[in-house]
Amino acid sequence: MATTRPGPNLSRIAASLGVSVATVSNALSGKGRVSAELVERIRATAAALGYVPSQAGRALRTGRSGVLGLVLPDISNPLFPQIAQAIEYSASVAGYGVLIADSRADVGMQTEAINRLVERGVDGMVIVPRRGTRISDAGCPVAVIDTPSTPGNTVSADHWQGGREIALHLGSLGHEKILLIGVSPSSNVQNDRIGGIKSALGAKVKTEILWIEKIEERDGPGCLLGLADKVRQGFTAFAAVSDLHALRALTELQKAGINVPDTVSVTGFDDLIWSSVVTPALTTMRMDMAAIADIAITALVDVIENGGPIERGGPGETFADEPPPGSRLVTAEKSRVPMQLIVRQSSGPPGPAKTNLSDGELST
Amino acid sequence: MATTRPGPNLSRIAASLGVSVATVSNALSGKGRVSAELVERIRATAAALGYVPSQAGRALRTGRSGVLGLVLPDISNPLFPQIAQAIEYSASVAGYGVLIADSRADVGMQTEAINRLVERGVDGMVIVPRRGTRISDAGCPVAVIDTPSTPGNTVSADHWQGGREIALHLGSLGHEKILLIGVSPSSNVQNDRIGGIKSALGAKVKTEILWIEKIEERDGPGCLLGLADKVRQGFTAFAAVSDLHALRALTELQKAGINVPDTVSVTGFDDLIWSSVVTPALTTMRMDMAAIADIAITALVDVIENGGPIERGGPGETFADEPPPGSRLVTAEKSRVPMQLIVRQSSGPPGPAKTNLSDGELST
DNA sequence: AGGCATTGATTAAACGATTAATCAGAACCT
DNA sequence: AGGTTCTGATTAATCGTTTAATCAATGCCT
Repeated sequence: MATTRPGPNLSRIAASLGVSVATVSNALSGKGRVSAELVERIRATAAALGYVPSQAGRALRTGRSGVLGLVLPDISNPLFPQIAQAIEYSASVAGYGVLIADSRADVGMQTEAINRLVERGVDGMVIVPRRGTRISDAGCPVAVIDTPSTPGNTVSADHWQGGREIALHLGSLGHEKILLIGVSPSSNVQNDRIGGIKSALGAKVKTEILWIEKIEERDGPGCLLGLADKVRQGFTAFAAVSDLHALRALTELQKAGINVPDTVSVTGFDDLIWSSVVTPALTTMRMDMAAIADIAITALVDVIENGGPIERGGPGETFADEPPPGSRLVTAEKSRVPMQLIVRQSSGPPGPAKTNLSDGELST
Repeated sequence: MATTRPGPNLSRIAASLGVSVATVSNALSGKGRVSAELVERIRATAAALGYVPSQAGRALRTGRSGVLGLVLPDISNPLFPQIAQAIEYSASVAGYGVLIADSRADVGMQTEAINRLVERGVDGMVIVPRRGTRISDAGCPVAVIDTPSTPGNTVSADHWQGGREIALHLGSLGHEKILLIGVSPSSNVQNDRIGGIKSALGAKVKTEILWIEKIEERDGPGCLLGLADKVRQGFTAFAAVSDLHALRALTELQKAGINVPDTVSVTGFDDLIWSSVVTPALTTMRMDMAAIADIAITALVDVIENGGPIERGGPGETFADEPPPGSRLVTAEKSRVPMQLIVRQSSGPPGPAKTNLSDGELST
């Protein structure tokens, strides 16, 4: 049973060159004092032997694993691919790996998932909290991606501003009765988006909020939202807080024979995968996940490697009880990243017919 | 600079009880010979001190990191949440963590992503290959989730059977002219699904394949697929190889004023997140990702921990050059997992009107 | 009673990398 | 020439865990 890794280690390189392990280590890390010529020879043989440093050995000695955790309590969230991709990329640029943890939308398992990560020795973690939950002590530095209005948030998209932009867009098109579609008022993200929308609409614009959660409680999951009725009531625009619900609205309206965007407009949020391929393509707000991930990872890594932006007093400062990097909520300078309006085909000026949509509604 | 982890280690427990580290290790792992009473005391103090074993120390000694890699070359794939969730769950049940790697749909970066995982010391990896790529030597045990018809596949959904079931469903509804919608013939998964569909249709049923890739080459990404024309040509059903394309077809048809399912039917694959909430809800084939993940992880872990199902000769067998666990393509006993038909509202008997769909097409 | 197996613990050696401390030799200065 | 500094390398300790080898003590058998 050969449990040892096959690859060569530092001592093999050292032996093959007749030098000490320490010298090899220094040469490869560029830290100690090694002659340029020897560095070159060591580099060469390391490459020739196919040397891969053992993370285990390094981690044991340095106390750092080089791995970050990514906690997504609601992994079925269709945003996940975007988030995971961006976080993984930023982390790998910073030299870190990403361990995923899922709590299957169960609030109780969130703590368990976090513990699993801690037991695996992550140096820090990025948490996208399930709506309404607060992050308890994790035992390592933590970056939170939620909303700017949530206390403890590290960085996130500026959902409020995103809401404003959508509202401005719909307002400028001339909509005066807009239905806002959300799932649950317990979500900070949704509240911010809706708040932003409301704040940017002129006084004469009427809005109403439809909470999907409430309707599904009555009619079951996947039920109709009764949007045709809303059209009869004079609503000309449907602004959903996510492309998933925008899609739901779009198809429900289409099925009812209501033309989008000729008669009513539909907008979403997040520019999810399908938004650009449905007909009509969805007008939506896109988050700059790459920037968000970059800020989160940078701040997190800074805390891990430098202790973070703690009060840097003048020289002579006492480091008496500098808190160990256990459980610090990381903060970033720039905590809100603007969202970008993507105008596609699902939004346009309000249609003429507001009542009687029985026939001739379609324009091909 | 306190680089040491804060938590207590084995020696702290040992010291606090006046026993040796080895005894503590044995007690906690249940391997050596320790009296039941002492085991209990050690367990208790370990818990009291909040002991968390150091993965680094363990990994260094045992040569195993307890971490698996998950490579998804096309991370933007909307299936990702399902896959990641299932793999993470099975892995964590088996006592492993999951490190993600993304190659951003770039074929060249697939190797790089794999290397990153190997450098991080994963014990094995699960790869969902980008369509058409073969997995080169990875330097550790590898489980591949692709299609049963791909050489080297470890386990996957039975896409062919899935195709057959969809075909049987549409056939039994009475459809006789079906348009098959795929992206690219270079995908094994898509080919299997389409092959399955064709194989189960009666001789009198006509089919035609529409490759989205080809159309988009001409008209640009997100363009219309010209499905209204197809309806005029007499097609009454549209079977897409993924819910993403089914959705694209559905909305395009609806926008054109064609009623689904009254006039034509639309079916998809994979039961993606939106399938149950659009109107009409999509009829689709669901993969049993939990079972697939479980089989893949079980096989992978078996190879890692036991050397896998290699030829177990009688006793006296020489283990002269037993191959180290470097780069073994894992195989599983059960390599194809049946897909399940989910009948919703997007499929029904073919509508009466096959020509002239100018007016009165809608039935609310 | 003496020899032997069993139990319950300890000792000590790894695993692979990092790094502070040390050291030999060369160069430099007065 | 003698002392100091600098360079380029080595020595050795350390991180925390696992595990083979060892050992003392006890119980059992003939």
